Amino acid sequence: MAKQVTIYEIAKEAGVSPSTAARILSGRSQGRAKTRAAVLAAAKRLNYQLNLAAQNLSRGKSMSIGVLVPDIADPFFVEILRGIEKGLHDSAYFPLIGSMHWRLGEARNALDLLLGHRVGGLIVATTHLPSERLYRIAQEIPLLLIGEVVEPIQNRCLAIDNEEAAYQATRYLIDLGHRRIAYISGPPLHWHTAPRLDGYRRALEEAGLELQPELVLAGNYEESSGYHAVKELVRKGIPFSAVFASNDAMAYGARLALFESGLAVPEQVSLVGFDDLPWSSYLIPPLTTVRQPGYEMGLSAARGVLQMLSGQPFQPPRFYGELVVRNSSGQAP
Amino acid sequence: MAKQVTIYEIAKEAGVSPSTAARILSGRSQGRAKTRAAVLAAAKRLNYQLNLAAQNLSRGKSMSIGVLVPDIADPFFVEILRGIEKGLHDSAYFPLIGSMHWRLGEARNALDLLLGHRVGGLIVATTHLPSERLYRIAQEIPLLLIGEVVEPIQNRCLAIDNEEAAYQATRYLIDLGHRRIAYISGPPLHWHTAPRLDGYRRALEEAGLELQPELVLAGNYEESSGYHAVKELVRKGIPFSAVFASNDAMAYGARLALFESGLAVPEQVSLVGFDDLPWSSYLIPPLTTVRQPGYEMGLSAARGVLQMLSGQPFQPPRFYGELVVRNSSGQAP
DNA sequence: CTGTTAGCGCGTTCAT
DNA sequence: ATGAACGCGCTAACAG
Repeated sequence: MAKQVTIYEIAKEAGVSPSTAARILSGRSQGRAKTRAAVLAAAKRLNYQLNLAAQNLSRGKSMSIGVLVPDIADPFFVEILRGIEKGLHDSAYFPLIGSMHWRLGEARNALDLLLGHRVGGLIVATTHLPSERLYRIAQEIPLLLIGEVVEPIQNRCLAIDNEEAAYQATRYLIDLGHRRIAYISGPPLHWHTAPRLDGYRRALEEAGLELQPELVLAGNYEESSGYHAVKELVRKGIPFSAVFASNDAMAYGARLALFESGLAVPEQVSLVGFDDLPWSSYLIPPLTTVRQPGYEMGLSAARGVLQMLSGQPFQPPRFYGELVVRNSSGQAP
Repeated sequence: MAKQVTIYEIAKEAGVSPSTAARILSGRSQGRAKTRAAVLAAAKRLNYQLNLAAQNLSRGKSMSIGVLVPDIADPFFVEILRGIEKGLHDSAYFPLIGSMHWRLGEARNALDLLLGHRVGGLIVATTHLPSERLYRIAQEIPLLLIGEVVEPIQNRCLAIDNEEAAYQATRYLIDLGHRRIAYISGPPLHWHTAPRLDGYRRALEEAGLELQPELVLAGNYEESSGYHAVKELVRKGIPFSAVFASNDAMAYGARLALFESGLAVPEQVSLVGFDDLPWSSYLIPPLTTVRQPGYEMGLSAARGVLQMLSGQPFQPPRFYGELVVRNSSGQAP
């Protein structure tokens, strides 16, 4: 790496003092037309490149908002990221994305990395972190949580009620006449696996239906698990007229399994997912699913952090899971 | 933001000198067991948090690799990011992701941001940047390009031959007996729109078929454009027995349009995509497509940058688009 | 509007 | 193994 070009060199080159050069380059001051031109010219000539480390150190902060996601490849988080990106777009802040996948040697995890960068604010998307740690951070900088509701900072959380959303979806199927509704659950570790299953259970109980253990299938939120779950069901000859997958990815897998088993959707089996990924409306047939407003939550979180940064209070709006009825579901046969 | 806890405070707290504290905290020296314990304890007690800006400034570099993508929401780039993340996983470096969507006020774009952070290396994924700028950067730090081949730095590019891949896919359809193959192209601005169309054309010409302008549909790489393209085709009554969409997203849209038009896949119409997104194998029926090794390219790029960083030379391997035949394609009716 | 002087927090010589 | 002093490049007080 070639030696750095600092404001000192460009100051000398332009015949001004370092601070003048610095002020003009950082846009902190216009300067006299002549001075300004000289500085800018010198910067261009010497190919000057701002050193953000120095700027951040000097300022005691950085113009970035940390974003923590468990998995950068998960479509749902991609939606959130899109929203955040949009929300930050016109601000001076930019997102610093941390993924839980980064190990970085020992214990220095992604969170420490973001904090080490002295991010101006933090948006944490559904990732089991010690709640008191989050609480402590929230005292220091604007912190917003997406997806999960954590006790000590409830008023800093943007989330939908997963139990309620799953309840609505199940209720919808029941109202359609379905009595044997298979449920593909998420991995035990995911925090919303339980609430969604609870919602399913509540809807059944409310309708006077008994929860059939044989209809509750273990999934892991990946396509293949939805596929195998349905395959198993069919292989064992367990009857069912509907499948409620607790996320869209598994619904895709389930759809394929149904197809391969010669089961028509929705004529023979109704299929409902959860998330409403961008591709779900292009499934064959288009998937009925619970829409999670990931984009909106990301957008709101970004704006919220910005707002808090400007000293104003921010009260997260309520978000709701919305059942989007498309063509993969219909009357029970 | 509360006042920062610096190594000075923890040094005082531990009864040692600042430099000793710094050395132990950065793992640069073990220290005597007692000293070490005292420092670590003090750090924990005071809730010490490393200031990366200071560290980076002092070191004159940062332990990060800049990654530049045009769109963080595009599934193909997500694959690349996954590969990069994996490749960097066991190193001391972490990815600093820049998206072209960030404006950050004026001209300071994402590239300047990354450079301003003094990234150790740079991975640029398909984004039209002035080639001489890239060339200049490549002289300073390890730089690798994914997706595109740029003249002055050909030996720093990881890409597949789009023309050849599109040729193979078209050729495959022709060999299946298809004569009227609709082609859904990408947006004119995307750099691989032209080569893919060229490949389609070459395959036709080689087979003695004439390119029918009415079969070449304008798309924009989004699902909806594939949908509308096929809808139009059907509406106008233009005959075709196969659809080659120049990316998978448009193939999804095309699939839905075919479904709605009552055209069976692959019995009446064969469908082929390009990219092999994760969901493509779960399309109904599973999509025949050209697999682009995004993950592998990302992985290779990350390792390559790391290798260059360690002073070793790196010669990018060759990558190939691979036709993955699944069930959406078959003999011409 | 401009120049001067001090740091920001950490790494890195040198000593000891 | 430890301590003291200086410097990284920039911003932020002051002066003028």
